[in-house]
Amino acid sequence: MSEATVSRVFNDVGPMKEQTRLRVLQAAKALNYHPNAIAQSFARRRSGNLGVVLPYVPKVHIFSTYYFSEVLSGIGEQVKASGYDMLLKFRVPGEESDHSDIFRSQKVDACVILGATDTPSERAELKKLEDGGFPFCLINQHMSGERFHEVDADHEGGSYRAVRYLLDLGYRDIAFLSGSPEFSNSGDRLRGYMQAMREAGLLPADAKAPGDLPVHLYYEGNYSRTSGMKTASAMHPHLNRIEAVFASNDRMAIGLMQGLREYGHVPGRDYAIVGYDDSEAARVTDPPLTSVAVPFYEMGQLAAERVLRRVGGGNETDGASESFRLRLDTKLVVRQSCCILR
Amino acid sequence: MSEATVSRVFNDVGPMKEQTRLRVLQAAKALNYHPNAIAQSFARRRSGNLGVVLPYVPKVHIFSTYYFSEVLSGIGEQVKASGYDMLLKFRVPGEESDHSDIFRSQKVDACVILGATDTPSERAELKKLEDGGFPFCLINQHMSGERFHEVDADHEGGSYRAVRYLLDLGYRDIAFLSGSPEFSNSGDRLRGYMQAMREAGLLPADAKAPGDLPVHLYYEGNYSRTSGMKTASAMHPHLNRIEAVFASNDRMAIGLMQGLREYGHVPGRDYAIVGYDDSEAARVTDPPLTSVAVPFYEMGQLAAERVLRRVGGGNETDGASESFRLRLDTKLVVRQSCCILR
DNA sequence: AAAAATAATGTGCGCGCGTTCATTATTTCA
DNA sequence: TGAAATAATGAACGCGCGCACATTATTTTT
Repeated sequence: MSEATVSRVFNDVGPMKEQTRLRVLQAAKALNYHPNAIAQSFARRRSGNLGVVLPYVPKVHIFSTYYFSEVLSGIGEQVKASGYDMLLKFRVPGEESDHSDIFRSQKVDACVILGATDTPSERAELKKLEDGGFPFCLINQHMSGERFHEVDADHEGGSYRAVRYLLDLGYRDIAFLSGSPEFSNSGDRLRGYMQAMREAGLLPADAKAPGDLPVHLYYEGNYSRTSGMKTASAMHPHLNRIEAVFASNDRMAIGLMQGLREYGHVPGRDYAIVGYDDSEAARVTDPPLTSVAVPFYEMGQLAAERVLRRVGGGNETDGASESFRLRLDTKLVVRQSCCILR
Repeated sequence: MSEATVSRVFNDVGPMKEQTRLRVLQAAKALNYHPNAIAQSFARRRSGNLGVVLPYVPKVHIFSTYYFSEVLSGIGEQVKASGYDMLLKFRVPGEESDHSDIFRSQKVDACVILGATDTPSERAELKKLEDGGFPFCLINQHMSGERFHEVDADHEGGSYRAVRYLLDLGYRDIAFLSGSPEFSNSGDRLRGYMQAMREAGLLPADAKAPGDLPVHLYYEGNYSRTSGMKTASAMHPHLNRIEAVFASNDRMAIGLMQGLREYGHVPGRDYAIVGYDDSEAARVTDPPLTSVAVPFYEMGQLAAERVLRRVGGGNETDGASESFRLRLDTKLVVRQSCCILR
């Protein structure tokens, strides 16, 4: 019984006498032998880990945001199914080049990048990764002009439908609360909003930048509840000219509702509001928040699946034919935050 | 320039001519050399990973629960600070013995176990881990009789104070909605509840098991919102004899409120309710939910810190003197779900 | 200036596995 | 029954690093 035989038994390769197989297994149990995963990784030159790069989010506990937690759940599910482990990499504020490291150090075979931002340095980083042939996938972020693997959702369409919904309800003065502009999907939402407003004749046909909007209709937060709450004071003086608000996520919508309530403005009575994400919180606010549902969980699954598929074969012809960008549908979930009776 | 010198430069060990150091660094850059983390792990026989064992939770996306997401955030923070990486291990329904594997396979140097349950097989597993000298720490679960490292919170005290708060408000008929009994902290909450009720003379002095409670005061869910909602129908017939409810977590409290609302019972008007966890959701319900705050984030940090400290030296005398169980304080956060005016 | 002490670098081995190739046992076919 | 084909196993090497020890440069001391 040589060590090669043992290796073959545990990896189930090559022809093998059943009797030998059993003898090895039995001896392994008797000796309490367990293959050393590190040595395996070393010999195979493959770690068996999927890396997940998490952005640095100041103040907030990152797992506690609906978006990240759902995406991670989806990734986790897929990783489990593929027999991989999931290695979390927390980005630290200063460093830029940290994702290259986890690849070069071979600690992961592939990786999913969350919360990437469209800055020149990050684009450059990602390009280096691509040139190095490292399989990675962005979630919820599009880098225009690149052919990075990306899984995102149709935020433009989702926003368009949300605003159309408000318009169809008869509202005209609809304000938009944007999130941080460094994420491509913030721009998507803005575009959806503006298209709907243009189509309704509420904006000039050539309006496309935030600057083209009347100031009382455009607000900017950073996706945190606090930023939504702060927006209340900026919005307050204009409230007589605002009938409805479309907020770029539920957290900001909730913060805004809380903030405006302090000025005596009650959502669903004094103004209509639509959120985005369809998080759990949207179900329990007062009134329950109409919101745009995004299949974050599925996005995580898909991203993990697609990126892990590229690990094994790494077949180049296959990779080239495969579409590099997936965009999932969003859906408006109507609740009671918009039903002002007039 | 031998390879040993390179190793010394990258590990910053031994005396070293500054000039050589720079030459090595420069050459490394020129050759685009990066140390291979797997080979390092292999040679050092240390992975640099902290394992986190996640329970299998059917149906629910695990990261989306406040408890897990906060604990994970805390662990993540500490792991980052210690220069470790975080390896997530999802438990699969069938297998029992999976945590031993991640240790034996050497993929992690230490590990934090979430959602452990007090079953004979799991106790046995954990004992094996301890015998093997693997550093691990349980969070929010106490195994009585063992000296496992544990970080939990004073759920008994928290529950006691919550119920006392209701009693002080004048409520007498206070129902208890328990979570899954296989977690020690479910029992903790029950004990806190019963002690408060006994002290108020509302239960016999020898009442200690759920069976000793009047049936209309005891309900059992599984910490999910759905289970809270289902409880509503069981509670409904007894509502005339229930003034207040203490629920074992916010999710169940919220589900219960939603369920009871369908019977026309409005929380904060027709009955008082206190939740547990002080999750984000408690802030946005109608009415905002009074709840018991638990420092989950800090618990995660502490567990990671304590367990990683044991990796390096592994000093046995040190380990023996060190307390094996930490219990953090909880705090009642009063909101508006209990202010029935009479 | 030689000896001793110390600093700086090089040599060689082993960590535990997968893998290739050589070797031996077993079957098939003429 | 012997040769050829095939199945089953063993022997040896290398993955890339850390580390113990040997060796060589540089100081310090006498």
